[in-house]
Amino acid sequence: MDAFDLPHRRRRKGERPQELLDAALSLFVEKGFATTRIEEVAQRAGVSKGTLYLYFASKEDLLTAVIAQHLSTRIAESAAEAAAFQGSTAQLMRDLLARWWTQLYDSPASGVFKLLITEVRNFPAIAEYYRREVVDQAHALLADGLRRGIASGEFRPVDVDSAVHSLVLPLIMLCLHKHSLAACSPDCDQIDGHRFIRDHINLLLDGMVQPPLTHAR
Amino acid sequence: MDAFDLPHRRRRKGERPQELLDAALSLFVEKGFATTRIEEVAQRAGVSKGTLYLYFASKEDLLTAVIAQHLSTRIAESAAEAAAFQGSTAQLMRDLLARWWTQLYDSPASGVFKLLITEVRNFPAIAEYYRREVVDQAHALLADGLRRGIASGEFRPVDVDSAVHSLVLPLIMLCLHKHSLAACSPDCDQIDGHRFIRDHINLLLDGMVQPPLTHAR
Amino acid sequence: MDAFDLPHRRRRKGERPQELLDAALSLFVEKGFATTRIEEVAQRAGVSKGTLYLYFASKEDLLTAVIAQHLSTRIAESAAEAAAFQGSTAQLMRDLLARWWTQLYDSPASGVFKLLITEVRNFPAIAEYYRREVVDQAHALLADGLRRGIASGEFRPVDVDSAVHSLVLPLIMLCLHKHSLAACSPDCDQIDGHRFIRDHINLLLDGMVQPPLTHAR
Amino acid sequence: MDAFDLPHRRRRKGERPQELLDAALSLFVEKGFATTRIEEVAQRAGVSKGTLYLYFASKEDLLTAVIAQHLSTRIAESAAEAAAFQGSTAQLMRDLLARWWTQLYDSPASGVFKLLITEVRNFPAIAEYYRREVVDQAHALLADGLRRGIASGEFRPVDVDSAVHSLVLPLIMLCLHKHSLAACSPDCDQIDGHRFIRDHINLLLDGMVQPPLTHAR
DNA sequence: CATGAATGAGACTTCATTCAT
DNA sequence: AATGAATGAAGTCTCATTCAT
Repeated sequence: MDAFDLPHRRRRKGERPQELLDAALSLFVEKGFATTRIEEVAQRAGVSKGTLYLYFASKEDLLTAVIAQHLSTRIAESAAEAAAFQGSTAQLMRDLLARWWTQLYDSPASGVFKLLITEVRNFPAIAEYYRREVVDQAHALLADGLRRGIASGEFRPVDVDSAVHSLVLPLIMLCLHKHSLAACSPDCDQIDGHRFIRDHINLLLDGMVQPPLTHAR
Repeated sequence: MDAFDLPHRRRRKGERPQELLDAALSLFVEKGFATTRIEEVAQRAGVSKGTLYLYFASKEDLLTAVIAQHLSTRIAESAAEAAAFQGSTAQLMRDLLARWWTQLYDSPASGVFKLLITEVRNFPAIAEYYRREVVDQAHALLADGLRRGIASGEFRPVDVDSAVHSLVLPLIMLCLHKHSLAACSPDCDQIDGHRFIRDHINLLLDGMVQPPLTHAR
Repeated sequence: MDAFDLPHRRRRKGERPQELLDAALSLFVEKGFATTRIEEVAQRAGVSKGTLYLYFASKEDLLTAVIAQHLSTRIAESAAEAAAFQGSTAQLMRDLLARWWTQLYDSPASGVFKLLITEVRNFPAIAEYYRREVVDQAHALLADGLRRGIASGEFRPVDVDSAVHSLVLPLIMLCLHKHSLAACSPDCDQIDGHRFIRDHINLLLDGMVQPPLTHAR
Repeated sequence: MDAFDLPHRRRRKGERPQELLDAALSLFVEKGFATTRIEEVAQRAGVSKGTLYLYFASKEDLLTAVIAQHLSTRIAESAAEAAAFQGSTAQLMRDLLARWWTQLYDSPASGVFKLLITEVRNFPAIAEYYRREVVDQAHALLADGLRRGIASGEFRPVDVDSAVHSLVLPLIMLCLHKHSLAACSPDCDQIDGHRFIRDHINLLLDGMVQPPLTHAR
């Protein structure tokens, strides 16, 4: 019907918000929240300035929506993974972490970390939500895994909280890197994301497994 | 020599410029570059708006100077450490890394990472300088250490580049955390910086040392 | 005949236009013309924004129609009263004025004066119509009455034009008050409209009738 | 010194606010508050848009300041008049009212009534101030005068509150007229302000003095 | 007839920068 | 050297108006 995209005035109430959120995420991550003009967001979403205000009450509201969307999504996924996590062993953690972070790293959602780091102090409401719904939950999930591994003798005894951070912070940092330094000179990016995710998880977990019994002899 | 080909960094010998740089760093880290008003910087430094322009040609120039100052400083220190690094062993790496990052974490300079992450895409000149003078040098330094450890049999063979990232990225992330989420609700900060620096370095290095001969017995 | 050469006032026969005019009058009087949004008018009339444009070509057209309607109405009534006015005496003026202004004061039409005062300079077309069709006619009507009273010796000789203003301006001002200051804190309104209308007319006319006792000797 | 007004960047912190207030009053009265652009006010005051914001925090703040200034002024004058009012008789009221309203009518301050009528519902804070500081005080002043006149037998007994309104409302209305209908077609203005002020006051007061001849007998 | 999504001109406000003092 | 009044470009948000459905 509209094989030719002649109509300037399309009606697509349903899809608009998502298009705007996507445009906003990419621009906010790219240029920063304050530096991005509302009109740029609208333009990238293929609508006019005014249309954006049909769906979001203000620029700040748009930011909040962008973050909330991805945080909620991740939370949902996290919950799903949590279920699957039940049978956990070192190998299981390896697989799940690698898969989860690889997906995240490849998706635009990876930019949310940059947004969070950058804007959290200007919008404290976001901070609390993020901490409660994401940080704490994810931390608990991983800490449980490690504790189980230690209890079963698979892992050597380490400080669980610190180990969780050692495990996760570099992966977050990888996402930040992708949208900051790596984005500046894509030709000479020094980190291969996929490889690092795998190597890092292996390095950490291998480093924690007990010197295998074979050596004990 | 001159920080990323920017003219006149520190134009005057008095203390004014340094006070302005300090004020700028803290405010830029706190509120973001775009959101910080020139007048706020001047105010926090105890001078008037006009005075700032006596020392810095523009807001962007001020940002560049702030970053350049701390990067140069760190580089200088890094070089010094490099010299001492000569006799390196796992224990030496442990000590040097812990001391270096603890100092950095405790100083306002820790905020520069946030600035870098946030602004690097808007000011590509900074990116190149940072990569060349800081990232590459530091990476080389640590990679050399690891390689030496592996060569001597002290460390098991790992992917050196990835391991360097596993070692350093969480420490950078810790600095970012200090100036973002942790700064929002200081009362309930879940990461003890000093402890994590120690634990992390130990976890990583312990995880890389060869199954010690002690077990072989 | 056509209200100040504006096209299409009341374009449809249905009740929609009247509902829109009523909504517009109350909102324009309440919030001012510029501050009232077309959508509010539509909403109060129970239709959508687009529908309003089916009946009125523009916001300005709506304003003009609102004013024209009430001016025309009043004019028609004025004409009717004029006829009845024939047998005029002081008592007749008293009765007619009191009845006429009481009715007006009680109706939403009282707000038109506020609209007129407020908007007349922005829409000069209205000014001319108002002066010609309302001000001049009403003035002539009352001036005639007074002149007749003076001629018959019932009133003492006064400046007729000024007296007409002394008679009418406070009543207009009463209407303005109702829709401005009185509308702000309804609980402590210091003017009782009905009583003032009566008192004022009596004060004025009593003050103009010849000191009867002197004649009474 | 600046016989030639060459300097574009003049420094006149002292005079700016008053120039802006004057420009604002005339424009607000002329076009209405909502319809007046901040830039127009600045322009008429001979400065740029930004300068206005050096002295007034917002457009609304400017409006409030405009009204407050004239209300305060009037209050001060009212107080002064009040003192002189002490020896009051009908003749004294005549003189004082005529002088006071003539001055007001001739000055730009006469426009404040239009502003008040128009904007009071949008800015309720103004309403209370106006009622308390102006309406009530002025009413009390005049009511006292009338009561004294009635008590001394000079005036016939009338409803004092209504009489005050009969006395004052037309004078306010005259000011409104000056800035609404009369401003539209200055060539054919049907009210001579000065004459009406005099005639009106005389008509009212003459109408209230006791039929002198009855006493004369 | 009626709707309401879409538009974009226009208004308020901020703030980096200049410059007379 | 230092100040801070002044500027005006630029950004956010509003709302009258249009038009496809």
